[in-house]
Amino acid sequence: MNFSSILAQNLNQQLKLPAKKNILKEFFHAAFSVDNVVFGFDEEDLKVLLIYRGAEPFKGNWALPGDLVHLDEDLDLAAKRVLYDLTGLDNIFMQQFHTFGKVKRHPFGRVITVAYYALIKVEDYNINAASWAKEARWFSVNELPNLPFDHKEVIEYAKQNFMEKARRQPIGFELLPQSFTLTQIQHLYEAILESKFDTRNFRKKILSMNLLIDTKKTEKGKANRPAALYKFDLKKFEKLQKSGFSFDL
Amino acid sequence: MNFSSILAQNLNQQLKLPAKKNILKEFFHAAFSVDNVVFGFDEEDLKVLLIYRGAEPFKGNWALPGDLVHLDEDLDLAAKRVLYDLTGLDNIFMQQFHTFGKVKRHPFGRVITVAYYALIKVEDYNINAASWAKEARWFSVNELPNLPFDHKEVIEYAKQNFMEKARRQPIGFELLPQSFTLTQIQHLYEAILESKFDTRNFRKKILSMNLLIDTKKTEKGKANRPAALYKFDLKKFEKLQKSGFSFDL
DNA sequence: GCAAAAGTGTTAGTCATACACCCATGT
DNA sequence: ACATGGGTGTATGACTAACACTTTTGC
Repeated sequence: MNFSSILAQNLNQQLKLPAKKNILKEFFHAAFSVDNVVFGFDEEDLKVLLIYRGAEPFKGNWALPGDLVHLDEDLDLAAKRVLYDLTGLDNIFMQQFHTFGKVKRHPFGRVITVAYYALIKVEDYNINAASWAKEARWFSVNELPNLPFDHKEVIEYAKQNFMEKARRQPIGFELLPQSFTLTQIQHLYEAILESKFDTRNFRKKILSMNLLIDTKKTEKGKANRPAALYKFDLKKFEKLQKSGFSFDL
Repeated sequence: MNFSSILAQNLNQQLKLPAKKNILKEFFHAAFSVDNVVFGFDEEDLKVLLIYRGAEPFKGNWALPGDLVHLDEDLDLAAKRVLYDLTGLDNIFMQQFHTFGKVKRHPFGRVITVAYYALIKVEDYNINAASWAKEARWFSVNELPNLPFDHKEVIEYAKQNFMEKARRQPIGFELLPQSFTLTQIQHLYEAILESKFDTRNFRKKILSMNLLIDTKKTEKGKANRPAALYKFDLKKFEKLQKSGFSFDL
């Protein structure tokens, strides 16, 4: 006996009204999916991870890594599971940000999709397309291919949401390698917030958070003065977060 | 022929894979609902509107006004429709804030719920419980009855979300009557943000937004100095919002 | 005239902004 | 030696936070 028939039985046991059949017929024929917007950064541009679809609908299109959610699967876990199935990315924290629910957004029937985003350090993970994803690749957020469903809107929404968070919390560090230069952070924030900052003021502000640890190491191999490498003090940040904490760029 | 069978037929036409039956069986047996957290304010306390359920499940309990969404109904419109059906509140702007999707949150089967909140001026609307809602009443957010489903969590989440927005945008004015005193705003913000403000500094800040219009009228009938009445300059606020705008309490 | 809430200014400290040059390295 | 990006300090104005008394009304 599968899960949906257990559910139906459950419903029959509980509902002693004549309405019971109607409720089953009228409402319990929808599905829902999760879609994941994974952001990365590569010194230049903010990137989004897309997969090449090897299954209907929209087979042969680049799209967000997303899929239908099983009936016996918690929503938040489904987001992680789907991302892992399609890209091999494991144990990524996914932040839910919006649910898209237009009637005709999915050609197979009524499917609403719950959208999540994540930030990853590109160098830390190997991406391996699997399951029905034929390929997975980073695309610059500003140079996206045509996307199926409402995925363009989803990415736009994710970007907006991420910008707002990043402006108030030093959240962008999750996109940088373990150790990084101040110039890298500045470029990252300039990419996220789509603006330019004064170098001196930016450095003062970033350092005044007291959340960066000087690794005492320097970058090598460049034809210029080597930059100091810092790392992010995650533990301190988590402590501060609990006690309420603010930060504005 | 009803909507779900049209969908199923549609699916059969498009999917020429042997997987088609599995997809229908495996996934298209969920439902989804909307739940609305309507905030109000009454000089003292932040309030939430609850209905008394006259239908299963959880018949005889106070709960958020929420219901299942029809298969042929846009999500955002469903939120408005459900609120109207249950409480008579018409044409209220509902802001989506989170989707709750634990497997066992609904006793009838797999139902995820998309939660919305709204802010209303209590004096401007008549609330009339209708449909399967037997009654509708304001409850102080800090004195809620026991709630079914995950509605306690939903309200907590809404409150948090609303607090964050209110801290950065003069959004709370939507809870006050058309004209109001500075003291009322202060009490409102103190209720929302659960803190106390210095009267002089608060007034300076609120007035420095230049979004209040002095009506040149005063409160009457109180045994103390009458307070000046202001109204909110919505048009100016909307203009400012477009050009990016910030405000912090 | 008294109770009750409305209303009002100043000061000190902190923070944001604007701005231009020298430094360390590789080639 | 030169090209390249890294790194630094100061002055000005704006904003924040702390604080106590007078005003106006109803009774």
